[in-house]
Amino acid sequence: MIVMIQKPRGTRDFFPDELEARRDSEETMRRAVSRWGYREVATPEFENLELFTLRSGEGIIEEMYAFQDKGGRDIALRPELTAPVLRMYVNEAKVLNKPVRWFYFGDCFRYERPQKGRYRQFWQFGIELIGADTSSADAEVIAVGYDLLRSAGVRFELRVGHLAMMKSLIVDLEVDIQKKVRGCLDKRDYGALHEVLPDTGRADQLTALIESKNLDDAFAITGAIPEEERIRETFAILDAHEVPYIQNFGIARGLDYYTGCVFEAFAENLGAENQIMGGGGYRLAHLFGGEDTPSCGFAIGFDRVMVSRGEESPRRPVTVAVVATPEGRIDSIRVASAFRKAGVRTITDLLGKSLSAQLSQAAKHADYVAVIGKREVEEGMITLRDLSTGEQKQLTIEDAVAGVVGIGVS
RNA sequence: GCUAGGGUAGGGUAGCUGGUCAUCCUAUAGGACUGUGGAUCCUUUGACCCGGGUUCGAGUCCCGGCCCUGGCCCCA
Repeated sequence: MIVMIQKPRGTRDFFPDELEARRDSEETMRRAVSRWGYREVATPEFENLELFTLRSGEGIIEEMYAFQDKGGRDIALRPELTAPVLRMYVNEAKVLNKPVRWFYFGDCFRYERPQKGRYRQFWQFGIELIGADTSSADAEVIAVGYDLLRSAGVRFELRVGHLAMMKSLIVDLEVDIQKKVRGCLDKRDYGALHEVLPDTGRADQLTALIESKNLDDAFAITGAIPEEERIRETFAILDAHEVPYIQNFGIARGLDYYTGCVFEAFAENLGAENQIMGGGGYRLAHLFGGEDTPSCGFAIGFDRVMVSRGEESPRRPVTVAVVATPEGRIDSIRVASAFRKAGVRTITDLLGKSLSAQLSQAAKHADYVAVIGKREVEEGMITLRDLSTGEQKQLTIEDAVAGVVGIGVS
């Protein structure tokens, strides 16, 4: 027996029902960011490997689809889209009027162990706001993220923080200790924190900072820091945007290039992989040969959005099945064309089935049936049956089309 | 990379204390009902993930692999 070829690990096929639901969500999200003036860009599916190692270090090669092409170039399927978009900006868009508001939607590839909400090919939807280094910019990006997730129908919790708060308490420590401390705080693992940080007083200070519920409490712990005004403004503008969020100065994000505000969103009904959005302010452009340009952005895990939304049967567009007896076959082509010209999804029998068999098929796929048989041909009419009510009428083609379109619109 | 559970027709399942043509639902294809039909009836198609081992005999037990679903790690 021949072994059937299977799809590669961590990839998925999408049937029409699921794909239509995904397209619905995509369009909803595109419309949401458009309302904020963000415009879509697209970059290659693969890039020079160096683009990603410059950003994230050599270690990530292990988690990428990296290979040499036939010309011996080191290539990687893109594992994320922030670096490609910033590369695009540096290559071709430095002279654009600032700020630049871009969004992207595309598939990415990571060689990781698949689990719920984590695949080897997955889709990210994100925005990058380039060239605006203000509290208004930070707040706008967060507000767009909130708007986007909410319009997509996700239930989630938004957490907002700023790296300067934690940094001010650990800046004098050795770099690798800092990294461990940030890891502990990100996970709120205070037990591990005390192991990493023998200085109990400082560990308690950090714990209090993470647990603080308002800015006054937080600044009471850190004391005056240069970023205080920026942080207070950002939170105030967020309030003005009416974005509900939870203050969390423990958010560390994985990477060092984040510079200021950081935020994450967690979906309520996902499993271990429940982070649905992550982002913050960063500086990347200079790594790719551009000027040091402050940017802020986020990425949303689109597949997790779909999981979080759960089962929603997408509404099928109104569908007409044209069925015909042999005498009506030729006329039925003209009838089908008339419906299609009016924008109605119309299907016809291709297999030469009997009338009753055609009607059985129609009942599975359509909302209306247009019958064209000997009688209809002779009278120049068609019989239109509404499958939801069982009612049917003898109509001219024009009236039948108008009836379906009219009902379809309402 | 670590770990738990699991893979039986296209989908969903029974069998799993080794032993008749592997169960049922659905789906598919064909037919009956020959212009109001989504029904019903008859028939058809179609599966034990792959490889090895134990055994007279393996869907069933053992080992390895592949894949799936969770949980760690990681998460750009």
